[in-house]
Amino acid sequence: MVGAMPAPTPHRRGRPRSAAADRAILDATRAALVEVGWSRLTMSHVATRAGVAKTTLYRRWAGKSELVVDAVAVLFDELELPDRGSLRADVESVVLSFAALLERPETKTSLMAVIAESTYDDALRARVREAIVERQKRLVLAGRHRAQERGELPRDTDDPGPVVDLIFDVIAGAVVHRALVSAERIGEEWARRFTTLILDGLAAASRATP
Amino acid sequence: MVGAMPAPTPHRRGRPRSAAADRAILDATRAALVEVGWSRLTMSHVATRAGVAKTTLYRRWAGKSELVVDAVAVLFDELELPDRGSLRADVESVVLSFAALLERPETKTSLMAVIAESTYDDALRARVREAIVERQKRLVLAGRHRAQERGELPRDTDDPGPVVDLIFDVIAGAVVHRALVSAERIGEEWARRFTTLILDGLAAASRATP
Amino acid sequence: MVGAMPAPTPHRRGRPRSAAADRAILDATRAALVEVGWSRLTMSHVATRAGVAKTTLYRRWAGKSELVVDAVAVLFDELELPDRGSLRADVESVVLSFAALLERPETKTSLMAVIAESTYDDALRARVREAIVERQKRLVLAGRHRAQERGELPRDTDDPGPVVDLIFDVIAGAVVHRALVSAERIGEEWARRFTTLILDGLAAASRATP
Amino acid sequence: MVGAMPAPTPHRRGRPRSAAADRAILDATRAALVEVGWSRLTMSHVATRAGVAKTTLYRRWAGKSELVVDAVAVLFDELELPDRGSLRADVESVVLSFAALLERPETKTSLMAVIAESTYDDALRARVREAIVERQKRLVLAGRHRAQERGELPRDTDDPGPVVDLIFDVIAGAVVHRALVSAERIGEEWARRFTTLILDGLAAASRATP
DNA sequence: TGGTAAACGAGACGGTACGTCACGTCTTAAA
DNA sequence: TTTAAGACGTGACGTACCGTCTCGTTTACCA
Repeated sequence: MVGAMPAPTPHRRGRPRSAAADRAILDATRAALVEVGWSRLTMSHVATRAGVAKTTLYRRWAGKSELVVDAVAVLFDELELPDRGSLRADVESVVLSFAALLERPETKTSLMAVIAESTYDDALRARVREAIVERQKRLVLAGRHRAQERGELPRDTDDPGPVVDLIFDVIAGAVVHRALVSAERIGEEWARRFTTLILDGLAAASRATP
Repeated sequence: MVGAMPAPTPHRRGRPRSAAADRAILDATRAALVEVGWSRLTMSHVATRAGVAKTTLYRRWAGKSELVVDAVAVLFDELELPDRGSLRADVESVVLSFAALLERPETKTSLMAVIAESTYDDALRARVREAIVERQKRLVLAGRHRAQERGELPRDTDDPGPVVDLIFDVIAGAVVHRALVSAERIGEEWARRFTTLILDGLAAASRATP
Repeated sequence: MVGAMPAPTPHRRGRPRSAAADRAILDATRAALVEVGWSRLTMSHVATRAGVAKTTLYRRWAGKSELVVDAVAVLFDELELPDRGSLRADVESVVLSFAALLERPETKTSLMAVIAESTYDDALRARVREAIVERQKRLVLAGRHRAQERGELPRDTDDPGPVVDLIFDVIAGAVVHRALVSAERIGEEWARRFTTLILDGLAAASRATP
Repeated sequence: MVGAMPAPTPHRRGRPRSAAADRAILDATRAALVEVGWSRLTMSHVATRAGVAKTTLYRRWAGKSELVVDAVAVLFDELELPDRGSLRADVESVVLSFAALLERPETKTSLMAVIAESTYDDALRARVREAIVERQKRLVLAGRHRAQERGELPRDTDDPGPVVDLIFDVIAGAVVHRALVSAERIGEEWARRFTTLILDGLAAASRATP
């Protein structure tokens, strides 16, 4: 962290950009998502609500998708993996907190939307991956590392990348699908049964390659 | 059973709706999705391409989302579960054909979009569930039944509903997430490792509750 | 008049046109003009109100303008010139009854409209002249003839056509302009002053060319 | 009287409206009226022709009627009453120039149309009166004043308002009726006979009330 | 008296224009 | 140079009528 100042204020001349405006805009974006949802959200709406001119929005973000990605990314960063004492408890915990996040109106309405947009927009896909998707793999990595410390999982013998990616897609995919596609509540019962399924699968894999 | 004809041409008065128009519209919708993607797709565009008036579209569908749901639903109905001889082979097969479907431009660009819309539109959500989501559970049911016939899975002792739902969310979720969110190819290698994971999980569950 | 039967039922074969439908359509047109005015009047509206299909309208009239001309023409035919005993009284009477006709909502809203349409549509102009304008000259002719009988006006020495046309344009024009352009009520006071003006003008002309 | 400046650039904030756009729109409206007439004139057509967006039209005018009123009003303002030396010559002159105006395609096709619309639209009626009708009374007033200066007419003894209104309706009405309803040319012969009629009528009135 | 031909109601059809909305850019004056 | 304000060109929206067409049905006449 030493000396890692991200941008030493390049600021050449003229009036500097308002940091307060940035905050107001992102707050307004989340509030508007809650109220009207993704498809009825407009840039003008956000600007008015933030007390800011449309020009100010477009000076910072290329469009609605980019703005919303940034606005909801911070919510995903709030996900944590407190130590519950066992791998099973850790997984159940992260499943439930991820589900809770997806049930918030801001994320429910916008996550699928920006992913949909990103299928035809490479720059946006990169932004979504960097700001939202890729960062959540840290949770899988942390859980795995903690389980290895406890002896619940064997140490890595070869590259853990593929396994981490697989587990990530399975957990995130199942939770997203249940919450947004099947549109059913994710309760403790479901989390327990889901966790059992994948931990049993992982355990079998460990035995198979001792 | 006489007289149980499903729809004995209710057609009472006036000029009947053109079935050719229906077909032309759905074809044009899929073609337009391939060419311009969901977000640049417009009703006018579809109407022109189908050689049909805009009013004819709106007489049949309430909007772009509803139209696209119907247009892509038939693609999902083409998914099948041919008997590959074992549960493992059946699962790998359905994973790969589902992945292939999601990589088609028509579906890639629109599936997430209509699901996103459906989070704020109850009627649309119902339509998506009925036309797309719920119908694919038949694949899970068929695979399960066939495996039970082969003796690979125990006969149901209690209500199989929750298990089927879980397996469905896990398989569909993982494939969708890998294909559309992580945006990585789903090859035979991934399908094999994924299948191993969940079959091992299921096997362990079977042993636990004999 | 002998043998001048206009159309001895040409009717070759098939179902004859319904005379009741004609009446219902014209009644519905006038009623709709009263309620919604010319510009909001639609053919569908008239058809529905008359309990008739749109095809039945278009089989008889080419469009809204033609229909409305026929619908209001009969109102103009109701104008009469009862003998009030003097030319002055006759003129005042016709001015007031013409004004009353123009203040009815059916005519107020549609007369100017069909005339406006007719400026770019020769067939319509001919129809308007035949069905509405030209027929009202009979009032001028009748008043003039009666005044000559009474000795209030000299007998014609040369072609009365130009004078009749002039008087017709002056009377009809002034009343229409006051009623529809200036949009002011035409009361007895105005009728008296207007009548004085043109009768004095006519009287002077008579003296000048004895 | 200080500070009574009529409009001290109220312009407070934001980009000001383009005066060039206003001019282009009104010019395009008149040109389109000449080419396609009132009923085929569309807002899109005008916008395209003026090189302007439809929204820009609607930001300034509520609809086609309002736009056309403003577009043709300036043509009426071009009417003048040059001093021809006598009341008779002045009246003949204004009759002929008014007739010439009504024979221009822009006015012929649209004047009746906007008056027709105005019979069911109070705001439009007010606009027509203010922008077109009422302003032309200045011609009657000017002619009357000039005739009084010459001694051709007696000075006003009582309120001239009713007389001016009457003369205005008679002159404007007769010319409009001849030009647009009877649809006949207004030549010098007609103008002379018409002028004789009303001047004789006025002269008789003057003698009657010395 | 049974055929047949036109008129009928209903309503879907291909069009055209509507008036609105949101986009992303631009032009102002003020900070 | 950034800001708030708001006008601008663009283009899609969903609606309303237009006038035509295709149905199945009704009503007269004529053979």
